[in-house]
Amino acid sequence: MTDALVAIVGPTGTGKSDLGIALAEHLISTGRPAEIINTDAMQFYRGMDIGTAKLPLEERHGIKHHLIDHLEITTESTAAEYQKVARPLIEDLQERGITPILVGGSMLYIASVLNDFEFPGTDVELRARLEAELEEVGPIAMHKRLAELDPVAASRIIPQNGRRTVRAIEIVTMTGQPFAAALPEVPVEWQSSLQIGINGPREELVGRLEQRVHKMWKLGLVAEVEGLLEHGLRDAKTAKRAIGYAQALAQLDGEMTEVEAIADTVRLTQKYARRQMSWFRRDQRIQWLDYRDPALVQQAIDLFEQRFQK
RNA sequence: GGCUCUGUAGCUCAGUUGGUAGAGCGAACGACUGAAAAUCGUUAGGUCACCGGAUCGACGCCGGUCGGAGCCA
Repeated sequence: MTDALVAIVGPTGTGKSDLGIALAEHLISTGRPAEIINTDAMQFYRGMDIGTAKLPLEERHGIKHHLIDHLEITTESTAAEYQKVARPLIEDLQERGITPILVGGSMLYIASVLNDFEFPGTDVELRARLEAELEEVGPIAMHKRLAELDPVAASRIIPQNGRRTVRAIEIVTMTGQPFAAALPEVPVEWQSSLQIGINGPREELVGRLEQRVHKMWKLGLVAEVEGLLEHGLRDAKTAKRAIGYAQALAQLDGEMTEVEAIADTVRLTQKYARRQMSWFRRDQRIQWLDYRDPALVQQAIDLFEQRFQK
């Protein structure tokens, strides 16, 4: 039995996976079993390897990884489903004395597990209808609808954001209850945890990410995407939108040249890293480390020891 | 050498008949409760290549200078 729980977070391309392995290895070598739980929404998918920078088996050093390669690309992944699977898994590991290390950068997925998130359910038909309406009348009109149903929720959602407006209408019509539509000032914890964030200076990260995208193309991302076509990538709702995958697909279809596809992927990756930071910065519990620091691993270990000393 | 086009925000470009400038992307910041590698918001950037002229007033007209592109020789 252990109550330790670690999450390694931060923007893409900063070495979260490697740090996860290093920390797990250290814990194991000192007699404390540890396993990794993936929190990267795209690494759930079987067959999406190069573009998601999935750690190859041999680089996992025998550390057990959960919730990686467990979905077909045609399956839609959602934070709510993830929460349902991840929480029991975490509790099960802890009961067996194994420290779970969450590794990945999907903000909402991490929060949905670590924080007190309650997803009010969904209604597939209603949702489909609302989304179709959004297409037709646009976000502003939808927002007016929401304002009639739930003025408070509407006041917290910017009218231009059709996506959030639709979900709010769905919840309000389904439950008959008002929808908060805002995150609490201070997150309520589901379980106490140590969150280690890795980041570096933006100017440097931007170049690093560009290199990484070029490398993905060299490693054969386009061929990987081509192979995924027969597994139904085109019908995949979430998987086909993955950064790099959408662009490689466009390249295969002749809608983009390779140069354009790469440039677009670089841009989106850098933008994604920015969005991740704007989410993570808000969480005061995260202890930040610099990926350039040679003592990175030791610092992470120290943080763990301070927090979960026996 | 001649002809034509061209030089506006970090980048790509819009700017009707002259009244001191806009967009997209990028940048900085932010929101985020069942697609989150998603969906959106805010803000900051411009001696309109340079010099001179006509005009009450020029990015816009005239002349010249310096760059760029193309065509002809």
